[in-house]
Amino acid sequence: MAKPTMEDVARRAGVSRALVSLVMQESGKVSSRSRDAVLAAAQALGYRPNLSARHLASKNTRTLGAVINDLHNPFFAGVVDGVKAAADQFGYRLLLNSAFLDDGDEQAALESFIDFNVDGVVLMGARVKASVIEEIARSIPVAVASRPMRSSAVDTINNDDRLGARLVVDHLVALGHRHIAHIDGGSGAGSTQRRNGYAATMRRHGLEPHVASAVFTEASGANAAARLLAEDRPVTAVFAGNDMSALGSLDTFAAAGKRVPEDISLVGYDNTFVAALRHIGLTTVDQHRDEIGRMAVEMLVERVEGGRTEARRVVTTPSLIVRGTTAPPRR
Amino acid sequence: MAKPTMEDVARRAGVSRALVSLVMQESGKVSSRSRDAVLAAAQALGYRPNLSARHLASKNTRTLGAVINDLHNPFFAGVVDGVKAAADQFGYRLLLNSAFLDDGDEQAALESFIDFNVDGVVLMGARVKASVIEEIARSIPVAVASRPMRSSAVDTINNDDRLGARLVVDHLVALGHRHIAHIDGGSGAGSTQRRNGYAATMRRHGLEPHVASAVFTEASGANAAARLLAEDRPVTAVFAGNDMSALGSLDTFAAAGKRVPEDISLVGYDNTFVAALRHIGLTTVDQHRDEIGRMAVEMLVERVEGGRTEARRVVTTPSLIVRGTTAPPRR
DNA sequence: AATCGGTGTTGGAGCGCTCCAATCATTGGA
DNA sequence: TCCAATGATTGGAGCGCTCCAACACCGATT
Repeated sequence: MAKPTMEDVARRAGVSRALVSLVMQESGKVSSRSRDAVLAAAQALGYRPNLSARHLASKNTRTLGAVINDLHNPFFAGVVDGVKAAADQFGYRLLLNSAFLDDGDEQAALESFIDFNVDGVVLMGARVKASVIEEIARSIPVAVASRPMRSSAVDTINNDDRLGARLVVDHLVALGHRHIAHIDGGSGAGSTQRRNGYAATMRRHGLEPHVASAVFTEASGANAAARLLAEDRPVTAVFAGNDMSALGSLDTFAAAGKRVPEDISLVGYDNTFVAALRHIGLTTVDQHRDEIGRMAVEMLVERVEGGRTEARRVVTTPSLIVRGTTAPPRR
Repeated sequence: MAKPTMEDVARRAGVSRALVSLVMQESGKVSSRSRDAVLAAAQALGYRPNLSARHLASKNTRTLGAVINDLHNPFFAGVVDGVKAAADQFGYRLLLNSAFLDDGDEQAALESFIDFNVDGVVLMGARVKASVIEEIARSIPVAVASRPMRSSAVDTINNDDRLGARLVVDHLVALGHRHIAHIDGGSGAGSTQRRNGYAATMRRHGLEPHVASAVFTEASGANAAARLLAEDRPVTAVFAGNDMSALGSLDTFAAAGKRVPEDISLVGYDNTFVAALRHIGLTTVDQHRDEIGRMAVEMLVERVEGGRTEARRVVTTPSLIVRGTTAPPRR
């Protein structure tokens, strides 16, 4: 039994194919008599419109693509929740994809969405080069979440990462720390802003920045923490660029016999569910992930339906969540 | 600047549209001269084939859909890694989707994939009703991972959850526990098997099963643990149906002043990265998530390309990972 | 009775591609 | 030298849908 087409439905309902099309689009200008007949026929045949055909024939697809930078980072799941909710609300279908091993995946995912003719894409924490994103944005609306960009072609929605970093450093300094190291996120989303915010605030306090590089994963965080411990330079507190690398650091410290926060204070970023676990109790920075996802979609819809063309740049305010991994340094 | 079509490329390269099509499909029967000309023209115009058109015209799409049951559960990220790797290897494009608030989302995601004409879908930990899956399987190959099914129309790849549960109970009994409660996963994937395996093993040891229900999330696990504590019935060990609910329980126990494992032992299931954190050190059951994802895709490809029609049922063997949350009961 | 707007409905063109049968070009063997 | 065989290329039909201009029908208006 081959899949029924619109033609089959039309024949069974005794109407034209064009009418069936109107019914499927929920057009108002169809008599309720024929609409019922069409729906009954469709139901009886198990008819479902073929999206490829629909997308080919019409200009827009009412579909949005979303690219997740790292499926393993629980932070993004929260952003996706917001994206999904907003997409539902505006009546858009949602397609997801993720970057996996390398950055090429991210670009491939992006291009794949274009080839599918989606109406817009939201990028979450993209690592891919800005030029690639701008190129894509030339042919389709793009909203970039959690990755600051200075492009006039792309909408962005970001947490104020500089401020977040400042809150962290101020908190640690207030506790009495002077030897505060930072584990950054390499080319990861927001990494630069957090690192800059960290460095600027350190200098404002008359302290020397001390950075170990990583890539926002647990493993790289563990690694960077080990390097910090191996150095001569004293460290009484570590500000990890995100929760995942903070968790990696936590493991390294424990393995090295360093107690947190007695021997060393630790702060993360993102306030993922793991940070909130009582056994972890990680001091961290909260961003409104749900809100970020939601706004990204709103901006896309503004472009698609409202025809906006100038870029919007939204910044949300982070807040410090103090838990048990920070304390005054031992004297 | 409208998007260039195949026609445009053909004209510029001085060949027919059909030839361009052949080049795009990487057909062998094209002279290298014309292939170069076509590729150069495509490059110059920035041509990208329109997938909607391609999918409409051809029978298969070389695209697989994957539905993730819970984006917040890190277990699935691991399964997706395997799915992605296998899809790449076999030359299939991958589209993701997730269930969000309710089960309706899951079904919607599934139907959406069908409407996109994907060649097959893999379901990861689906909660949706079996009848829905079977209905879908009538029109398209479906592989169900981490959710046992007795259907002859669907391929399944599962961890032996009964065995996993047995390993857990045997371990706890060997430690000396007799009051072992189970927090189940409701209608979640594998929940029934784990619960049954738990109950059967308990009885084999002459012990009475003791089940509190939850739904495989942190919050519901916390809740179930609280109910267990509130009951009169003694509990010296808890086997949570997955790591997420184990983490929730861990929090509840800590909040109630119960030390783990001194006052109460705790075991999870899935061996997510959180369980492995030194500060958590959760005893849990490992499944080969990567392998599960990979096999699911392999089974799909067997159907799509090999024309297999009878169902395959693969079972992987779980192993117990003993960490710090289990110890002999206090006497 | 003739005309006018609606409202519903319809055929047909066309979206960008694939696939098939037919055609053209080239080569090797008798 | 001619013919068959092989290889490269092409036009055309058609995938299932949307969208538009045209049309049929009806009660309301003059």
